[in-house]
Amino acid sequence: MARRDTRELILSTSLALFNRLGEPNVTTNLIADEADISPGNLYYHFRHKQDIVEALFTRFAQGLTPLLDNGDAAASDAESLWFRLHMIFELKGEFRFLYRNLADIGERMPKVGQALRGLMLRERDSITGLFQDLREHSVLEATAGEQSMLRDQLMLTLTYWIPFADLFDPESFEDGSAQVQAIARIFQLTLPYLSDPFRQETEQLASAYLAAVE
Amino acid sequence: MARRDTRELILSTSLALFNRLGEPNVTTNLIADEADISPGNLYYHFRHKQDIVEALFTRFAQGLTPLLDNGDAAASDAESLWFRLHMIFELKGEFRFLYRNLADIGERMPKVGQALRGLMLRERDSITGLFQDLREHSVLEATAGEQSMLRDQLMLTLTYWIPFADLFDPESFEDGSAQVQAIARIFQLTLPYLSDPFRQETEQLASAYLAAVE
DNA sequence: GTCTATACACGGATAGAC
DNA sequence: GTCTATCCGTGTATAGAC
Repeated sequence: MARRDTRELILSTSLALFNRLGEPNVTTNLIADEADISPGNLYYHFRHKQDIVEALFTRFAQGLTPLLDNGDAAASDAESLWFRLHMIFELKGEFRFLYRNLADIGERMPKVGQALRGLMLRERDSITGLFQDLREHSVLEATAGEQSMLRDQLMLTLTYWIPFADLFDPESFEDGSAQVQAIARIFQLTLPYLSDPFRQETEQLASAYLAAVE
Repeated sequence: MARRDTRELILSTSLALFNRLGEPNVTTNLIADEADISPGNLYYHFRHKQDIVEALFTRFAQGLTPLLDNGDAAASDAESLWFRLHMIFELKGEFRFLYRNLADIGERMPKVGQALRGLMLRERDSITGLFQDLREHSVLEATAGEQSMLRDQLMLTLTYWIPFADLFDPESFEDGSAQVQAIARIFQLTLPYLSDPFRQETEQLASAYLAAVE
């Protein structure tokens, strides 16, 4: 098998196992076994187990970063915001092992930990910027206190909705219902602070999607 | 040293280390070392490392269970609700290692995992009951959809606020500021759905406590 | 590039003296 | 009850043949 193919095979096998069993519970032997290659071969492609995690993390980060860009007028369109959130949660579902063991992965691999915290801070900034944009368009009406509460709750949902859903219903990621619920929750959360033409559009969007998965 | 004393010493040492480093990163040798006893002695008191975790979990569960009881008219008093939430978060902060590795601890020790999920479901029920109570007292005005959104957000906060805060500011548990912030967020979250005499009481309570820690 | 065999380290756990 | 010494299993990682 060509070099890139095996490397790719190792990565995809690892990702699947990490997501299913949790990264700390997946041994290099298991990965090799599942990928139908020898442990030695695995270590030919990745000198350390951590290298596999880092490679996967890099992909995740590269996928997420552009999604954190608020763009220009994207803010004032509920549908496109929904779409962007959908991409974000899709990606996070795909790499959910990272969120299952945030603290421990971050501690064992300082590089990844720092990058992860960096990503989270950028998410935070993105939310702050979005709020400001929405306020300038008179779409959002919230005091500073309300905004920081909303921001925190959004961060909590963006970070932990996936492990939370995983805890009770690991299946819900395959059909995407966990992701949709997360987004609907986020939209519902902001409803009381939206002004009225936009508010109704958002409300309908949220209940339509929610109805589809329940 | 008397039997109970050493046992107690092991438990308190373990708890401190688990909270600081994460349970998976704490070896029995480290516990023994930190407690100034021999590994053999540790294993005289606890035949398995898991027994230590289970003993600690039992304490946590016994502390939490009574706090999930809504009582009678406790609902309609913001101050006493605040107090109860404070007890809950205090306890959760004390045993925060459990929440840092929810999934993995639950998987490695099925008993604990099941009990933990059971506790979470009881929390959920408690919230549902509280909402109903508040609605009957005309304090809460929320549709079914809004209630389930609020319930989910509350659960998310109750479960993950602590590991979230731990990620960025591990110090914030000693002075209790992380806990206070969590409660303030919960109160702020429900504000738009409270009717007016109660609403203002809640708002003032939240901003007063928030001001104290920021 | 891939394999088999194995070294090495570490953590959980036990044996047996005191 | 407590100690020291040690076993054993497991997981990461390497050596060297093909």
